[in-house]
Amino acid sequence: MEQKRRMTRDEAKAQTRRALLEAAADQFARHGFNGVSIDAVAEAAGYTKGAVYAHFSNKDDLYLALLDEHLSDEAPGATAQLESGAPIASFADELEDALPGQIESTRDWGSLTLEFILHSMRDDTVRGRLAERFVRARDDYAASLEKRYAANGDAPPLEIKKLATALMAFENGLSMIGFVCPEIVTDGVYSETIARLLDR
Amino acid sequence: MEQKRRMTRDEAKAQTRRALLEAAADQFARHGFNGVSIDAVAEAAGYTKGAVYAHFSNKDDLYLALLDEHLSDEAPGATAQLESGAPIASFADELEDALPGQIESTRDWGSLTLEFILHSMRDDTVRGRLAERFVRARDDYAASLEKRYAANGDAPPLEIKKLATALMAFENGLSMIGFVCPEIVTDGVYSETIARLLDR
DNA sequence: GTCTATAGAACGATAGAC
DNA sequence: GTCTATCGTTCTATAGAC
Repeated sequence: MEQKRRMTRDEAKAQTRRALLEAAADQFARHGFNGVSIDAVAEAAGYTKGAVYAHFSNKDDLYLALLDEHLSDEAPGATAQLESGAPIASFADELEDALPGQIESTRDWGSLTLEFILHSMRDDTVRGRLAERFVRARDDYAASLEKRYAANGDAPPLEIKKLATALMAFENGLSMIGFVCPEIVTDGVYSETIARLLDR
Repeated sequence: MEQKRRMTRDEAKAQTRRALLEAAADQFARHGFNGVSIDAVAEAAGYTKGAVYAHFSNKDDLYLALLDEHLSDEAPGATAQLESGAPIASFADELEDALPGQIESTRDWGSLTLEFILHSMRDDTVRGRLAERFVRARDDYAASLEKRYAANGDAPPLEIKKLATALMAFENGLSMIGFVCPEIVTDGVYSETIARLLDR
């Protein structure tokens, strides 16, 4: 039988990073950004504070790493939908059609997002780093939209980056409203608005 | 000279309430909802806790009273704009054209709003009370829109309440994005999107 | 004299320091 | 793990309007 090889340093490092990210995702979802200490994340992952600070420069950095993963996990899905010609979802994924379980998970992520936005508004350094992600998300979104319009052979109704910004605003705003007051987010608000914004 | 008359009970009561609300608005804007104690509000108004609890049943109630004022101060403006046929603004007032000072004040209100939404998500009683305000704001918005379409003699492109919800979502989402990342909220995003949503 | 707005003490919960 | 500080809320006493 193949000898169980020791992990290389890089493998071990990557595995630790992964464990820390997963623990952080879980802890943040459970208790929010402010409700979690670095110690709690480290302990949940089976490490200590030292491990966290070896991989991330601070708590903000840890959250931003999660956001980066979230954005890149999600972009392919949105792009696929776009290329199929269906309405797009972004970080407020499929509000309408989501199953309760999915709603709960986007709810956790959504409230974490809100909390971090609030946090960023009180610290310019963090706000700048978050703003970079917003710009990138907007540009990715715009690129996907552009592909779709090109494929369909028609022109976007607004300048493509404005359209992407508007969609992000609407989606985020609608999910925020939905958290507080689901009863006004009735069937079709999402899809009909998106359709109206996107279709020629 | 007219003898300085003692205030009647009702006058004094109304004045106290007003002073408390103004102090609360100021303190909340400065330090956020969680950053302010009832004592601090009372002291800033020149009273003590007892006065606060004589007028408001608790801290949430104090914030909700401010929100109610904010919503009713703003509704007439939005309605007037609607009736003039111009694009509408709501609590994300005139993102495009606002002077820096105005931006700063909506920024304070925006972060307070975000904080209270987050707060409400952890307490169903509060969330319900906030949800009532959302429904009322949506309904007021819908009524204004309906008036405008009736006056112009044309039909809304979506069911009127869906349209109102979509506009609220977009406006709030855009102001949120603008707080973090003003550079992607370029000139015209607001007005062109609103126009596209509203116009036949 | 009665009623009530307000002051201020008291209480229970929670978070942070050490 | 204990101690302390702080905060939201409740309770009671009182001064002044009616």
